[in-house]
Amino acid sequence: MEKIITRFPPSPTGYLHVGGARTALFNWLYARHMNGKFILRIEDTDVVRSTQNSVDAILNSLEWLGINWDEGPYFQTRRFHIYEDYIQKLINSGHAYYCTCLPEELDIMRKKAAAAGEKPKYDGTCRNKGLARTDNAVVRFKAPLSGITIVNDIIKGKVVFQNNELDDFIIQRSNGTYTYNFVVVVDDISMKINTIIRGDDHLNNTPRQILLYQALESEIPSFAHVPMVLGKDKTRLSKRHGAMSVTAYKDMGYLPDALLNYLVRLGWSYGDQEFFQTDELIEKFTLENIGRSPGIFDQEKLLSINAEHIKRDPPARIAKHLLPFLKEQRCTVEEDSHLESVIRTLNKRSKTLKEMAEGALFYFTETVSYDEKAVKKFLKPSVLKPLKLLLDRLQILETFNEKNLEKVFENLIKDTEIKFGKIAQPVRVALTGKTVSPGIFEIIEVLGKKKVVSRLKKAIELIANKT
RNA sequence: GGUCCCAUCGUCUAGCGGUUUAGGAUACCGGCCUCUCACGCCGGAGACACGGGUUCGAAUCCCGUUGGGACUACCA
Repeated sequence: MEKIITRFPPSPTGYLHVGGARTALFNWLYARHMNGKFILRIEDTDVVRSTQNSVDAILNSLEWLGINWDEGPYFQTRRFHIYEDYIQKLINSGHAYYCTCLPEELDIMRKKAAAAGEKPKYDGTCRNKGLARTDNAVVRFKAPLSGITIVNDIIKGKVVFQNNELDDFIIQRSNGTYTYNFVVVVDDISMKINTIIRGDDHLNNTPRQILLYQALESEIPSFAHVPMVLGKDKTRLSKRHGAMSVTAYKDMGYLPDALLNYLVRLGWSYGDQEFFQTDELIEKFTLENIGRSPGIFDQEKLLSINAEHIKRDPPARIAKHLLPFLKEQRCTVEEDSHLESVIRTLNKRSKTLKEMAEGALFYFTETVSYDEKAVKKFLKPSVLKPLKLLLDRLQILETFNEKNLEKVFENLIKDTEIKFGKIAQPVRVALTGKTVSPGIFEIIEVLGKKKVVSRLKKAIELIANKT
């Protein structure tokens, strides 16, 4: 069987957004699943809107997501010599011609057609003039006037277009650059792309591209037009819908695997399964299971799948992604700070890494910052005695593990006749400064004897000074 | 306007003519668990857009209506 070759061709006119990321993901997964090749190509023929910043942002986002490419990135602006060859081929074979109609004339032409209730197509003024190349001429593709063009789409099925709906579209601009429909075909031909997976907003472009393939006597690739991702208002995704760039989710504390997991399930399914690790996706991803209707981007569901990944992924992997967020909180994490143990106490109560970093803060700070209300409510004189007793007993305890700690508290409760609930909260406030934290035994164990003892002492002092 | 695509709980979806009182996930509501917050567990409410066919039988096939989306550039 022929080796599958897919590609992702972003235009560098902004950051990589989640919709684009999904398209990249589908192409990447399919190539990996089929043991094929995945190519990255930057479509920067719109020199006005393309920027280097965007290129960098897109590359960084893909890397962060773990979507790696086998070839590229190719840049279309560096391939103009190839396009020129193909233009000449089309002109020589009579499939393209020079046109000297001005933009203003075209504008009037279109408005007139619209007013008359007709299609705003190019009227073919220069189609048969046999014009030679001149400075401000554009090159147009000579499209057939009748007949049909069929797109055999893997997802949509057979889609039939009447050729008379199409017009002689421009393939080379008057400034010498080339237009999308042309370069995309030339690139896909020359890069031997045989499977094109893209948003179904391109379905209407496909007959034009197929016509180009035919004029160039090239084999037509397989097309799979995936339904688009829409915003909450069911319109095309844009900034209006809030955070849409991949980096935004990175910064909010999402795991790349979680974003991938969410994105793939938006339009693709594998029975009732919701949770996937990325290597599992590669194994299970096929084009047949892509749905036909558009999906709405749902932040709530993404958040919950992120929480699921934080819960289930190995702490070591979480640690790698958590570190930047801890630094952001300005806390110094030493090599021996048992980060993985810290994570184990927080992974069930964090939906994002940012949340986790905030929750982990107390483990690392030198001095506990007390929440005023918490102190007022729980560090009262009445707990002074049990707190002191606890301190004494912890100081002589050899190993801090859950079993030993449980015993210490059991005895403490027996001896002081105080309820567990009555002592747990004061201890929590003493150790973390807050009323909310992981379980008491967990934090004592992970904090370690030294920190626990000093924090208990400090709390005891605080209460003593108040009275 | 024209062309094309799409239509199952609020959202993501399973379903590919009978096994369905339409399943799961998420969000929401109630309960249990409990040292706080979470997690977890149990339960509840919630959908086949509408109308015609085809068929012994339709969420599933066909047609129409309605609704939504995309495209219609010397953007990609």
